[in-house]
Amino acid sequence: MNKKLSKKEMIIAIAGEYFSKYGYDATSLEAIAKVCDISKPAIYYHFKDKAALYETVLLKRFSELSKIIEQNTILENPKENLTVYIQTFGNYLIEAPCFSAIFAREIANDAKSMPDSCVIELSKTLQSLTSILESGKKKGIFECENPFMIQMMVVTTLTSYISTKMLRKRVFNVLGESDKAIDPNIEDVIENLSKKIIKALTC
Amino acid sequence: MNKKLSKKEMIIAIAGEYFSKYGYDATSLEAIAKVCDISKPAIYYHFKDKAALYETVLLKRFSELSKIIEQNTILENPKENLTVYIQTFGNYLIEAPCFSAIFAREIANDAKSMPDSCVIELSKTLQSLTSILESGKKKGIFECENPFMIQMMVVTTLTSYISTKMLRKRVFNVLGESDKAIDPNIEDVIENLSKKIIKALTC
DNA sequence: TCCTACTTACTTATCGGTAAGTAAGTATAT
DNA sequence: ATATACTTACTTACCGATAAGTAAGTAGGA
Repeated sequence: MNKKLSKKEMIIAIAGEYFSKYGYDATSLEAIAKVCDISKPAIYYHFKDKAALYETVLLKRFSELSKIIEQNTILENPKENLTVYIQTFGNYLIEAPCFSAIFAREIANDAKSMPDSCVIELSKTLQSLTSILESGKKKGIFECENPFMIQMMVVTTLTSYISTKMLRKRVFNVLGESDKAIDPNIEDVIENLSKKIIKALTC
Repeated sequence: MNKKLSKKEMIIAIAGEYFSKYGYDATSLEAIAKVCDISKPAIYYHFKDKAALYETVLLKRFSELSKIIEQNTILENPKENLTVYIQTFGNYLIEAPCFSAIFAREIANDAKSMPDSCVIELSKTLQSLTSILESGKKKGIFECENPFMIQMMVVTTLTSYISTKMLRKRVFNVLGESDKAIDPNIEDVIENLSKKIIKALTC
């Protein structure tokens, strides 16, 4: 682990946290600068504008994600491959919870702030999923499907679950249930989800 | 259909469109006022502040939703009842697309802008779902489940699908596919989703 | 006349972004 | 070895725009 990030790397890291916590609009560059212990215009030295900083933060994650998904979904067995797809996606979201929240926001916002570069990377992951589903269909294992919908089921279920810790607490409070007893950790949710998706898709 | 809404009702309707399109932060009361052909302070005559307007918009929908779900999920057969739950939820989101987008944003935002009154109504819908699942479990039809996760699967898949028309277009563009051919309408997505959920949950 | 439903004109606060300047380091010519 | 020219990585001070919200005044109906 690097004990010393460059200022630029630090801006990217802190910006990720802010965009994740508050969303694009409600994130103030002044606030990011303050945490980085620099002035706001110093951000403009490294990045053209707010949108460019956002793109840098986001593209880094989307590129990593599409790359590891492509590298991992290489199994012959479609069911196993689909499990790997969901697990890989899920584990990446756990490792990068900031990304998960930003991703969830972007989907809710019809990706209006998402630059084309990121849409291209996202499309690659959908392409990987589509290949898996088609391979399974050819082998008579999976039913004919709309890959985008399956992608949505996987991605939004996971990002939402990761992002809604407080909401779950509030809901369980209203229902008078102990949240500890009923609230599983996210690793379990991923495993549960992948089993359900496989079951739902199998002929 | 009422051909004449009161000014207050008109503010609520237009505010719903703006909150849905731009989110809470990026919605300007000035813009809402302009469309309603009144001045901005006229909004303050009817509502304490922006948050109160938002709560009014949101609570109206959440109350309606929890009410019709409670009214409709009264079947004996757990499978049929779960289908009704998903269909009712989905149809309401179709009828109120503004609400769907706001809902999606709130989930992505961990419901940080959602007032307690709305969380209570949301909890009622979760309670309905929990009853259905438990009834199915007792009858040996459904497997043991985490209702919140199932709720998330249903709600986020639908709200996201409804909200991401442009994103789908961009993704299909990147992949070089004709979006018309592959993009089903939302009614079909609801039916498809409910079948899949049933299949995934059945023992 | 007085309440309802506003309008006009304003304040305060915050944002993204820019202009201009500067300390510290580096490459190069002499 | 050192003076010169230049770059890197910032800072201070500020601008224009826009937002939420408010104080005070007013038209019109009961």
